[in-house]
Amino acid sequence: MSLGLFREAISLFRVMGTSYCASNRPPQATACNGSGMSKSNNVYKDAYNRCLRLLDETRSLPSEPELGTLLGVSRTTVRTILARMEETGLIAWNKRAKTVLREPHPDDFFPEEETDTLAEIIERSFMRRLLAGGAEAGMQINELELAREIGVGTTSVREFLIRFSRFGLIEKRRNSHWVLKGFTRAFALELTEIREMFELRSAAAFAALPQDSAVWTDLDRLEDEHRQLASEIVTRFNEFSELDERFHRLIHRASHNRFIVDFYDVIAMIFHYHYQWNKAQERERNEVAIGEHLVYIDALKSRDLGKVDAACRKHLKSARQTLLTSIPESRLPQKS
Amino acid sequence: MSLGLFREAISLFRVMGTSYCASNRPPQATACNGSGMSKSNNVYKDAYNRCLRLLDETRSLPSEPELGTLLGVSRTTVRTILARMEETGLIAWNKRAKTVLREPHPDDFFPEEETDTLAEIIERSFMRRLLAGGAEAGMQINELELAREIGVGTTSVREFLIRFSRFGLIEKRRNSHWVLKGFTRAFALELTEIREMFELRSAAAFAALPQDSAVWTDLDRLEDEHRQLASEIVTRFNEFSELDERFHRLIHRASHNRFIVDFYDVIAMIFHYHYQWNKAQERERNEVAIGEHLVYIDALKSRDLGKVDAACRKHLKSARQTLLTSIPESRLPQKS
DNA sequence: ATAATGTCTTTTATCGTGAAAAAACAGTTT
DNA sequence: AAACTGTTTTTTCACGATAAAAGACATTAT
Repeated sequence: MSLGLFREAISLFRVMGTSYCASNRPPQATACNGSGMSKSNNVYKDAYNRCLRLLDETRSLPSEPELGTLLGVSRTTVRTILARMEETGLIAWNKRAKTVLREPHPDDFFPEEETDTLAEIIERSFMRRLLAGGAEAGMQINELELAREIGVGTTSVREFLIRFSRFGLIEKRRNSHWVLKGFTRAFALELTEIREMFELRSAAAFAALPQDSAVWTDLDRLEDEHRQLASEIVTRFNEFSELDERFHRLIHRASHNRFIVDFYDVIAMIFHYHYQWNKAQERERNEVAIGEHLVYIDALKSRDLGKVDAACRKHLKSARQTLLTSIPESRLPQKS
Repeated sequence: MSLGLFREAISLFRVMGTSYCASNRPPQATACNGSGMSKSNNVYKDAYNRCLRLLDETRSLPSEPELGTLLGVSRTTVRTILARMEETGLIAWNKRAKTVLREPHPDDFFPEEETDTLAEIIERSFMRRLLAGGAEAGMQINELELAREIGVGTTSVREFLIRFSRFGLIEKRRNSHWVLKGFTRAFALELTEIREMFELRSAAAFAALPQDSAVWTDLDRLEDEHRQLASEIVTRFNEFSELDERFHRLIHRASHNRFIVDFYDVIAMIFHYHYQWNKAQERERNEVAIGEHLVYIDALKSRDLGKVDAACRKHLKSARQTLLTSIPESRLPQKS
């Protein structure tokens, strides 16, 4: 058994004790240029793009504070956006008057990749490596190397790892490195155990909500969306993951417990990357899930706790199964 | 109703919309000197102090690596410690020979406050302010101000807040400040709801553990400690909080679920500060709790799931009650 | 041959700094 | 007066730099 297969191991994770540096790769700056850049203006760029889409609909833009709340940014950023729109001849701007001069052209938009948060960039890089295989449990994570590889500062990587640690996939050794705990079967089982506990309780709370609660109309709307999607499943099957998250979050919110609601972040994150990773029988899986959701919704509307419990259990069981089958217990060293 | 009472509000938290800066206080550097200090050597100082205590027991110190594992630090730090011990005439150091020359004197020790982690310093400062009253839900938390007040860099404060956010007491507004959610009755209820769910499950798992599992001897040891403490409760009642944590952690560990085990950090943190804050009837409360623990332990040893469930429920209910009574629902503006 | 010590390199923890973005303040317009 | 625009101040975000601490390598002693 040669050591060749270990050489393929990605450089960021390091086998306990021994260290492998895949340093034949040049130090590439993926996200940022090499200069002493302090902070990217992605907030502005993203808001600018979204503002462009607004331009199609109206002949003139609203007031600055209104635009701010609409785009979710401060007035300072709004003014930067307006300034540029004036510059590029998209609008005429004089105090309150912001009249649209022309329709936005595709290359008025900032490129998609420049609108991402640093945190998103780091998360994607990190998860790609985590799921790309070769990331065995017990490996060390090196902040400095990770930062260099992604092309960002160490502080951002540190903060990311701290935030990420609540997902239970990594752990910090005091005054030392982080340790990868691995995306293992054990992890999936522990995750789903909590999920089932929390969702059963939330679903029961949901069913007990008074008839005039706003959740029932939300539920009706979601039911419609499910039926819509079911009828067009052949072409739109990949839209399920987003609907799935909205549905389960609605249920969890009925618990009125911040720990339960927050825990859905862990689930959502795992399933998000799981959906990206495991495309096998995606359509069939989603079709089944939609069916289960509809039964589940029906049970909720009946307000019959027994039916709710059964429908919830059934769906969660198959969700767990889906997750489990996509995780090989131990990534055996594949012969090449 | 004058605004006087608001002026007493601590400067770090800011009422939504309006801002109050208690800036008559000089910018005090509590933790660090003002100079461009990068990193304190608290790891070394703490390990040095612990090493001093070792000196009492032996005539000569073990090898460097051994000392390292014993103190939980690297050999680099061990050598720094030895170097100083030689300098101050505590030991004679020549290669492997590290003979103790004299007993450590009280002022050989570094002052306690210099051995704390930055994270601990920040947490204490933050919690003191949080519990000191005047910290209403909805207030803003200012990283910069917090950092200046404690006398540390903003990075450390940011990292602390990120770590702290998992306790559910604060929340981040994107691209903006943190918001205090408050140590309210609602918080306590949500926390205890999860705690009860997790502990009931863990306790059941515990009782189902095979007879030869190591936990049973751990449990016996804890039972002894409980009886010891019960018999000397008049003088040692304040030692209960530490025992309480060890006991509950042992039970939670039986769940073999990282999310359950990790959640105990939230509980431990809250109870830690709660114990410091609410000293009313401390002895009586602890006495009752010890009694409940003993019943609980007995139930576990009986391996009778019904008894375990009942004992666990009973204890958790009174723990919740204790926590709740120490939280006034709404801190009404007190007339002065 | 194993396990220690002595030396050198790498990584982590923390700070100050500067640009982006938010927020506060001041002056205008309806 | 209320809501907007113009201007200034603060705060957040992210970086590079530096001391502490960890870790790796080379050498020496049992």
